[in-house]
Amino acid sequence: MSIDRKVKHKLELHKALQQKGLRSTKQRSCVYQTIVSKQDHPTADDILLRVRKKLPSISLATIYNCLETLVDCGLIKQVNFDRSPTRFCPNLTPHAHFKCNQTGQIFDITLDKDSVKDLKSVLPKGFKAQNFELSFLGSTDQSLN
Amino acid sequence: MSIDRKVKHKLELHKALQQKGLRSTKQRSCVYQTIVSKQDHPTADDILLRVRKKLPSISLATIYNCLETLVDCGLIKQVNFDRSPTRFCPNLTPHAHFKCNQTGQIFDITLDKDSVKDLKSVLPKGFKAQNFELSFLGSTDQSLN
DNA sequence: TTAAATGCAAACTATTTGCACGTAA
DNA sequence: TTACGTGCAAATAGTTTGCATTTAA
Repeated sequence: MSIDRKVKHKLELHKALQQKGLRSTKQRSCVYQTIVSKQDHPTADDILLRVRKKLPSISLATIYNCLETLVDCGLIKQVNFDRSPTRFCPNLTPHAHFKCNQTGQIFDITLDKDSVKDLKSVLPKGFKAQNFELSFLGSTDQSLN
Repeated sequence: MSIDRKVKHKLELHKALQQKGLRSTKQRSCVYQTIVSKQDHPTADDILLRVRKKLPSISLATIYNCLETLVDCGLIKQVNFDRSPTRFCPNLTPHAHFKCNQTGQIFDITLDKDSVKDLKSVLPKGFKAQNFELSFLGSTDQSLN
């Protein structure tokens, strides 16, 4: 990732934390950088391994704390497939997820405004959705992997 | 529930088990009856409590075993919201779920064929979905509760 | 300076597993 | 009769919590 994207993320994080009255720590910063720098969908354990390359003594509890903070700040989102470990996602635009049952890989599926409207239109009168999650399980062409 | 619906479910279960070479047991039967007789979305613990009224000595492990069997037989489905306890659902038609963040209640949202087609149409070329899950979190009108 | 964050270990929750006993076929 | 299913207890996986220590502001 380019230096200026890194700086941009650092500023974004700092601003978001400040707005909530929370402190900037190297742990929070590193966890956030780790997630935005690779647009896959790592678990807490994945993130622990990656962050330890820079901060060897960070603990799993801190990873969980940082992740919770980042979610609360609206900087990342959680993704769940059944009860498998929670995954984390820096993509804040409306999107669905597709899990390939051959490789386990998770893909973001971009949703345009019309698709989102279509989705919400399945709700009968009386239901007001604040949030939705759409996920697919299936197989993908070789070329995508 | 009417007697003949009960008998119908009993036969359905027996047939499904037989097709897989599995045995009919009172535990499996009671777990299945419990789920189909009340169209809410109970957790394994909920089911344990309900089933124990008829079979006081059934164990939680057996509840889990029975549930797994019923899912494998395609008689019920699992529903997950984030990492909260898995819920079980006898509705086999294509539908979405809506969780009310005030009451915790879960509603089935029926999907017609066009909606399902719309849903799958968000997938780019190269993705073949075998399964999808659509869930909403939000609030509902008083009248629905 | 001091309240908030970290790191460690222990606790917790949902679920799974191993094994002796019971039971459907 | 016998392989499959059950019930119990112990194990496991992911996550959370309590608390002494460290650190950002």
